[in-house]
Formats: sequence, C-alpha cells, structure tokens
Amino acid sequence: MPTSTATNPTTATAAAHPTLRIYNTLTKKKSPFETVLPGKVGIYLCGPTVYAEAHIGHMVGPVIFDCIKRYLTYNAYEVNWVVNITDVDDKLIQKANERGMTMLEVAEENIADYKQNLAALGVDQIDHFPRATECMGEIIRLVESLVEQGFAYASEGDVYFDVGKDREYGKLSNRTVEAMQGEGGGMVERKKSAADFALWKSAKPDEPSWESPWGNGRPGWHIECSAMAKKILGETFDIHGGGLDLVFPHHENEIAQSECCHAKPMVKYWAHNGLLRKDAAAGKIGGRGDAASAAGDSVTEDSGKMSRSAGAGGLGDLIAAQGGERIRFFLLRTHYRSTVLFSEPAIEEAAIGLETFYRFFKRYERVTGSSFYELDAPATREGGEMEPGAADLLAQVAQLRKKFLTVMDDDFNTGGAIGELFELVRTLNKYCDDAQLEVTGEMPGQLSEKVEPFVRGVQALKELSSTLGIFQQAPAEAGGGELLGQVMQLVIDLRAEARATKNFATADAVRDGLAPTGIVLEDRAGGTEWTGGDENALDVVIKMLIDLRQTAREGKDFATSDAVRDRLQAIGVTLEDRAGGTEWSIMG
RNA sequence: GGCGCCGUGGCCAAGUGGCUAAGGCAUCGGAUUGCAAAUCCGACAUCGGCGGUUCGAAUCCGCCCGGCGCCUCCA
Repeated sequence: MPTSTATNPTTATAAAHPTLRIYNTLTKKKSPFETVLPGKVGIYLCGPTVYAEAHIGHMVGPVIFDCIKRYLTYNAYEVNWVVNITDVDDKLIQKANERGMTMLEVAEENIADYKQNLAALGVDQIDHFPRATECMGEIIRLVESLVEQGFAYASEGDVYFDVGKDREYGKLSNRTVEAMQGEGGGMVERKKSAADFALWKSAKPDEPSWESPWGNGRPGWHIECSAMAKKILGETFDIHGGGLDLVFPHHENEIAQSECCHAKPMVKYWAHNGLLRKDAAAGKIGGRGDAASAAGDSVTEDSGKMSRSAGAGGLGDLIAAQGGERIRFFLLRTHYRSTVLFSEPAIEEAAIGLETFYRFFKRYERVTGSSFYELDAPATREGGEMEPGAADLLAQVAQLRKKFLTVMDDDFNTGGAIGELFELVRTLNKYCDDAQLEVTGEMPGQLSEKVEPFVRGVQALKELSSTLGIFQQAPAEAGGGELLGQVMQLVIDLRAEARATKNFATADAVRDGLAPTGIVLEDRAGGTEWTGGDENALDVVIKMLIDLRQTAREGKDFATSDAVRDRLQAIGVTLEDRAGGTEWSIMG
C-alpha cells in the first residue's frame, strides 16, 4: 500500500510560490503552489480519444491549461506540458470497421482535426502529444509490475486491477468500493469484484493487438495515461488536469494504478475544469422576463450536458463563424472550475466586449503609428514590475496590474483578470482623452512626453493579456472584399466634400444610407474611418450612391452626379441609366 | 440510493468573514460631436428563502425551495 499522497507527500518539494495558490480536487481546497522540483512544472492534461472530430467541450481544458502554462512561465517556471492522445479503444475499432479504414487512419484524421482546432483557439503551448500506441512497451511494463506486486491479476487473457488491494481506492472521487453499485461494465465473470477494471484486454479476432505476457491484446482505458505520464513526467509530477467528468472512473483508476505501482504520490495537484452545458436559448435561462415571448415556437432544443453522445459537434463551423479568439475569450470569462452555459448568442455577447479592446488597439496605432501587436512587452512578472511613484497614469496602471496578478494568483481566476483588463483599457482611454493624444497640432516634443507613459501603460496591457494568450495577433478582418473598401473610400471622399461645404443634408443621407448594412462611419481628427458591413453591403452602398446621384441630377447638380459616375468608373463599377432606373455592374 | 456542485442587478459574471458587492452586455442621464460613432463621467443589485454562529456574513453552520453533475463512454 502506498503512503498517503494527499496529506503526507513523501517527495521532496521546492519552496512554495509566495502568492500563487491552486485548487486541488484531491484535498478539495486551495493550497500554495509548490513544485516537485525547484523552478520546474510538469503538467499532464487528459486529451481526447480520437474516434471522432473534436467538439467545443474538448477545448475547455486545453484553453485554460494553455493559460496556466503561460502564467507559470510568466512566473519564471520552466513548464513541460503533456497532452495525451488515446488512439486505441473500442470506439476507434468500431469506427474503423464502419468506415472501412484502419484504426490508425481514423486516429490520424481526428488528430489532425484536433490540432487544427487547438491552433485556431491559440493553444500553442503544448510540449508533447504522446500516443497510446507509441507507448505500448511502457504500458505493458506497468501492468506487469502491478501483477508482480499483487495489485493486479490475469484472467483469461485479460488483466484486471484488484481494487480490493488498494486501501486508498476512491480517495479522489470520494467513494468507497462498497458504495459502488455499478456492475463494472461487463466481464463480471472474469473479475474478482465488479469494481475491478481492465488493465489489459485480450484481443478478439481481427482486432488491432499487441503481444504481451498475457497473449495478444490491447490496453484498458486508464492505463495508458499512467504509463505516458510516467514516461514523460516521471513517477510524481505537479499538475494533472482534465474535465470534471474524468474524476471517476478515469482519474481514480489512474491514481490507483500509478500509486500502487510506485508507492509514491502520482501528482501534487489535481486540477479539473468544469464542463460546458449546451443551451439553445442561453441568456434566457431562469429568465422570467421574456419567457412568454416568441410563443408558437414551441420547439425546445434539448439543453443539458454536452458530449459526443449528445450530438455536440460542428466545432470547425463554430470557429469559422465566430473566430478562435472570441471563443477563447468567452471561455476565459468564466472561472475554469465553473459550468459554462454555452451558445453562440452568448459568444456574440462576449464578443461585443472584445471589440472594446480592438478599438483601443486601433487608437494606439493612431497615436503611435505602430501596431499593438508589434509592441514589445515584459515577458516575466519580475520584468514587468513598475516603478512606484512614476507618473500618475503609471501609478494607476501599476495598481491594476497588481490586481490582475492577485486574482490570477488565486487559482487562475481568468474571469476576474479580464475584468481588470477592461479597467486598464478604460484608464488608458481616459488618459488619451485627457492628454489629447489624438489632437493634431501639438508640439511634437510635448506630445512625445505625454505618449511615453501611455506606451508604457499599453505595454502592461500587452504583458498581462499575453498570460491569457489573447491579443497575440490581429483577428482576421471580416472585410467585404477589396471593392467594398474602394467604394467606401469614394463614399467617404464624397461625404467629406459635402461636409466641407456644410452640406450636412447630404452627409447625413450618406450615414443613414449606410446604416442598414451595419457600416458605421467614425469621424476623427485624422479623417473618417468605417467599420462593419454585412454581406449585402456592397450592393446597398452602390445603390445609395445611385440614389445620391439621382438626387443631385434632380437638383441640376451635374458636377456631383458626374463625379459619382466617374469615380465609380475609375474603380471598375459601371452605371447604366435605363428607363426603370439605374443599374450597376462590375467591369470584367 | 450514494457522492458532489450551483443559485449575486434585466442578462452574463468576479468576489467565499470586515473598505462604498469587480467587470462585461443592455438601459437611462451628461460631456464630447454639425449629426453620429468611439471615448469619458454618472445612474442602476444587499447577494434563492428562513433560522443560527459572529462585534461583523453574499462569504461559516442548519433546514427549505429551485437548477445541475457524477455513480455507464465522455474534455
């Protein structure tokens, strides 16, 4: 029997981090973060069983652990993060048979999909992707060792873990062997006890299999994680993560296998992320307000737990529609241990807040002439320390930075941290306003004096948001194509001319005419910018120009009406006046 | 039946013993703008209910009501 892990670690540990605390599922409380080895952190996150494409639920763990690694690295730890791929299992075999492919082919396909989705969400911190089929030697040796030590027994070509031999069995999920009423998932006749679980399964004819001391077979579900974690991170490592639904039986069994085999604690901190719940009408949950609205639409989509069996899917479509950063930002707004009600409208609402940051980045660019994304920022907590007593602005920034770090130190509270980021942007925006950073005609020298602290403040924003893995690169422009950009430039020029002559009726007509497309004009000191625009924008904008031209013609303002046609012509749009009205076409 | 989680303003969501209960969305005022947009300022909750512990509780304990998860594959 191994010694107790939770209360009496037998491994030497490094000094605890002075402020960082982390919640441990095993002890059910937050504790100061201390590593097995000084300055180093080993993280193992349970990845997917690749029998199908990933769904959004599979991204929660990777996103939060990506932040955890970034934050630990920022705190000067050297982090080694492993995400396993389980590529041998009943469902993979079944899927391969259905599709007339090999198990390996099915796995490859879904691994590619998984990695693509990770990349889209900005998850790029993973160091190792071990695959079960590549660790068969380690798996077999682990099973052998458990048999030799009497914790497991062979039975008709299978090998089972003898739960009765592990006095600590159930400590992670807080269960007792006696209390478990399940019938153990079949194969009862081969087991000593229904609670025993398979370490090794004998192969049926035509199944993929590996040679072993017990005959040809393949690993049971849990053993591969114990083996891969040991192989890459050692017998005791720092953080083991996964979805809350893996606590039992998967992690309970992992801990049993590893600790019985090694007679030492498997991990220091078990960190489980909350699960996503699907809800077609999120935002209305518990809402008494508009419950009665939209009557007649009695089709209630099923809400509830999201899983493959529940038909979750379409992650690729979701990412294409929303963009990776929106989804990441949405997930990070909530604490990782909470359940998140997931829906597209909810993402879209969060995305409105994201725009505040993007607008600020544009403002930064207007002020400094350089891109926020190119800005150098401190990469470590120590390096980002700010001088006390610096300029007024920087004192505020330092304060917010401190609050950000305090909440992140408290079990990686990304939701609280994002709140501080909003405050930081507000502070920086206010400084821009007050210091009139965008007003032209300022003395160059004087201006740079004011810009300097501003840039330092923006660096802090970059520094902190980098630990969350957001704002790393400019989001893909929605853009309505090149032509729309050219047409809009024309619109803006025409309107500017109208405004210059105080022809506000025309200027406003332009603004109003754009409204239906979602295009908004923003008049600034340096000129007019436009944002937005839906898929019909080009057509609507050109029709608006046609109307404008018609109005000018009726007013005998042929200079304007000709200008509209000539300039459109210049960018390749031809107008033809017909009896029924004017039509437009693009020159070939 | 066993184990566990959650219930904070119209919505989302931090906070889990002590300054005026973060922040986002929405809404309403104001500054700014030719009008807008953006930005800034301000307004907007006593924390599901009841009882208890405490000098002091959203935060601890008990009961109740209402959601949900795991105990079978699942991130």
